[in-house]
Amino acid sequence: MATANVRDVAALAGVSVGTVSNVLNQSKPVAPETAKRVQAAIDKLGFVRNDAARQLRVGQSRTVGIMVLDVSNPFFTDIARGVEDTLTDFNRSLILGNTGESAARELTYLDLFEEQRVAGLLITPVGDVLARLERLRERGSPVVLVDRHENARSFSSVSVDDYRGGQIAAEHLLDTGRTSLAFVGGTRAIVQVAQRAGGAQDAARERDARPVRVLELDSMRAEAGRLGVEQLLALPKAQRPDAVFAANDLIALGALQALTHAGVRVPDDIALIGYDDISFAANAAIPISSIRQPAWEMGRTATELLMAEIEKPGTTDYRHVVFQPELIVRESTAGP
Amino acid sequence: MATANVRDVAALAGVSVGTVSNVLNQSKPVAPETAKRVQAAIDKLGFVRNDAARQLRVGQSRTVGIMVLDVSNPFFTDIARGVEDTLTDFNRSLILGNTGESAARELTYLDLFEEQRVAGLLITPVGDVLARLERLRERGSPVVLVDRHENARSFSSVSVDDYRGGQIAAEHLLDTGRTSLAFVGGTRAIVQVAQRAGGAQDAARERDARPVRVLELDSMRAEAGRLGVEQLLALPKAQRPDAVFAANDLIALGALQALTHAGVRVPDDIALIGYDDISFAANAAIPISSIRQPAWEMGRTATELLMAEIEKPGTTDYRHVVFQPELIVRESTAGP
DNA sequence: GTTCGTCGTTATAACGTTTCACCAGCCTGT
DNA sequence: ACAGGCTGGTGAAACGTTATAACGACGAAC
Repeated sequence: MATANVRDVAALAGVSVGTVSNVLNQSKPVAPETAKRVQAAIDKLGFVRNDAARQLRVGQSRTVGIMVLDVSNPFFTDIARGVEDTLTDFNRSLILGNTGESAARELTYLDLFEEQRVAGLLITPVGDVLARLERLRERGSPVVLVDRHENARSFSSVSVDDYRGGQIAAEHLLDTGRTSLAFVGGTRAIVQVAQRAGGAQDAARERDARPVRVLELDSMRAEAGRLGVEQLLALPKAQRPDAVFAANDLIALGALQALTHAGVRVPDDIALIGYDDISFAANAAIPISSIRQPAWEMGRTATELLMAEIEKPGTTDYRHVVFQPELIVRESTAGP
Repeated sequence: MATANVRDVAALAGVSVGTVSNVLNQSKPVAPETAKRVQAAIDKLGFVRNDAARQLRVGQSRTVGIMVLDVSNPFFTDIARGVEDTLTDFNRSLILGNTGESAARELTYLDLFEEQRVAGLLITPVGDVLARLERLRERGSPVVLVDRHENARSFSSVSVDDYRGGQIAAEHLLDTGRTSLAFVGGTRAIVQVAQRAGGAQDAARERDARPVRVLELDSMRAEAGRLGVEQLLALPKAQRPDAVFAANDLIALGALQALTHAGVRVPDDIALIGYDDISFAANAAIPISSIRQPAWEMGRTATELLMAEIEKPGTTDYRHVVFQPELIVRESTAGP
């Protein structure tokens, strides 16, 4: 049973295909009486528009692509949810690609998105793909960068002030009476990590506190937190910090585990703060303080920037929205 | 700058469009010499196939749809990763929809997928959509059910033996010396929950242990765990259980938090076991024992079943793969 | 020396929409 | 009465691909 097409609908309703299309897209006014007839025919035949044909004609898809670094990190899925929610407001849909931090996968997805002529693309680039993104834009798919703005003034972007986030975290720890801070995070090669660490270090310096000890690890996942804490606990007592600032919440969770395992009390012996404010931080055995990044709102704003470019192509007025991080205080940083 | 199409490529390479298509799809042999010329033209023009046109002609898309219940639950994203990984082996791509347990969203996505003529669909249905799925299949998009097999013998499916999972959990708790079990979970209306609870109850009965106290809550998230534990701790001491079996790991995490907050030691005073074995269970302050569901493998198998139907349409030989759950022992259920 | 196959290639017909230029009425104001 | 403007509708062209029937050239087989 070949599925019904507009022609069948038109025939049954006794109108032309053009009219059916007008009913479908409300592109031109159509008499309520005929509209009703057409609708009846559609229902009767179970007609469903063939999107490929539509797309071919129109030259562009109604779906937007998003490429995230790691779907198993709730921070990114929260962003994606913001995007998805916003997109449904615009009556468009989302196709999600997970790069898993792999430049190869990223290229594969770019190929796919280009073949699909996606209406637009949201991306946190991992490889060196700026040229590729320019091409995509030239061909009618605008691009907005998420959480990466360095050297990319030629694209709109949303990001968070990571330096400020680092400051806030360190200030909070110092405010609550801690004196010796450690930063546990992934490699400084990641801009975000470097910024957060830098903010914390400067804050400590400004308060004439002891310098922040920075532990660089090569992962942004829980094991990094475990490893980091083990290193800290191996230090001579005098050098042991009384507060740990984790580069993200996954690391903080790992840190909490290692501390608990070692019998170190949180927050009594050591305070702990994370970054991102994922739900698992709030739901940890000891609720973990965190620097909240407005993930959902970032997704929404990125989508709005993108839609603006989609609906008014050719603009070169690229906007860069920088969100401010927010301190969320929980039990893990209660005063000593 | 209109993007190049096959005609442009053909012109530049001095061949016909048919030949270009053959080069693109290797559908017919083409002389290596000409193939090289065509490839050169493609590269020079930066030609990228328009997938909409291809799809229109061929009648079917190269992408597969998946609808998951809750992207913020790692169990489902793990399944999705299994699907994605497998699909790239088949050189196809994935479009992911998040229903968030909402029947309305589910319908929206079904419309979308139908318009897109997706090659196939993986779904954990939330609403009553079996008829809709039949129609999708009739129109050329096979459907495989994930983690839902009840009353749906007319679709292939993958699922896990939840009853057995419940048994295993309860037996493990009893084996390690616990005598009074409580089950904390979402509503029994969810088949999985009812099965897991049933398995646990039967296991206790078989061992002549005290009957399992079942706490039904209306959520499958962390707050349910907190609430459940609060209810348990409010009981007179004699009735207080010495082991908690949570319907999933999110609930277990909430439970661990409530227990910690109340100063109840895990596992010394109360043992705790979850379900799904998400990474956050392993990374909790007290590593939480869990019943592992092979999420990635489920995704892979579901995809393979789907691909089989896609590549050989018209078969009515529906298969039902049932995975066995596996006990993962961690600190939270060490003997008292 | 004709016939038959095979290989590589070509031209052309779909696929199902949307858009666009046109048209038939019909009302309205002068 | 007639130009002009709405309103609701028509029909055909175009979007870029793949599939298919047909074809020329060249050997092999008889």
